[in-house]
Amino acid sequence: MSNNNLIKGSLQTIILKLLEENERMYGYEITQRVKELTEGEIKITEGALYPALHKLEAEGMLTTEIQQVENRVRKYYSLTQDGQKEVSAKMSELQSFVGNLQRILDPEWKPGLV
Amino acid sequence: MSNNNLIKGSLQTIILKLLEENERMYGYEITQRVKELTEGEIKITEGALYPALHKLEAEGMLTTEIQQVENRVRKYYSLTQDGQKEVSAKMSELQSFVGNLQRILDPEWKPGLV
DNA sequence: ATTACATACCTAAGATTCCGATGTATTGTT
DNA sequence: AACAATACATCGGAATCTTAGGTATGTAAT
Repeated sequence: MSNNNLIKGSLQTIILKLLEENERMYGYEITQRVKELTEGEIKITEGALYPALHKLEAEGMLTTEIQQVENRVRKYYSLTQDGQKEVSAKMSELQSFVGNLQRILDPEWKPGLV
Repeated sequence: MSNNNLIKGSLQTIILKLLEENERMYGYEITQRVKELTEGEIKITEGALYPALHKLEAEGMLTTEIQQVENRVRKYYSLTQDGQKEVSAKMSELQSFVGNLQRILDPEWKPGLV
């Protein structure tokens, strides 16, 4: 669902961060939230999302609980303790990377500006 | 040379932008410049750089000229006209992506802040 | 009635992109 | 003599995403 090939590597961080803020979310909800927040500019494809969720679960970052909602099955994901630690790690990794990117691409750039 | 798996997708932009600022650079020089600018935090691996350069050349974004410097062969790359257009395109793509990322990851964020 | 869209899950093949290892060759340092 | 730095390159493998498909329910439009 995304025209952008830049998400690579940051999808996990996005998932973890959204779950930090929302306690529990299901897959489809995540795709919609991202679409909302970016006004349709970033669309998480299902082919990327579900494997990523399964991987994070296998790594012990997430737990799931399945719930029936109006004849529809929903699989809710939430952070484990390890997952909560991982959010901070992944976030500072990403912020530092974005900072470095600015230093490369924008010689005028100083921390404090976009 | 990189501990970061987040470069994915932005390496081309980095190459193009550096060449916009420097007119002509050779491969090794690019790795060193990036290392300098990020204080060693981002290291472009040769296994990533050279294929990327060759691809950009094949796509007509870059031209090369080989030069002998103190018994060492250097392959200088510079932007073609298409390459110059591509820099702007790739840059605004990346900036917009970073903006969207901030909107997802930092609900407090407003354009104008990191 | 059928099509289409939204909700909700999933997988599999293929492409892309990067990393790590390895190779060649020269020069300078220890 | 061995190692680090400069400078190019390729190849196998890993990781990650896209495209396309599949299943299933409910609702709105034609």
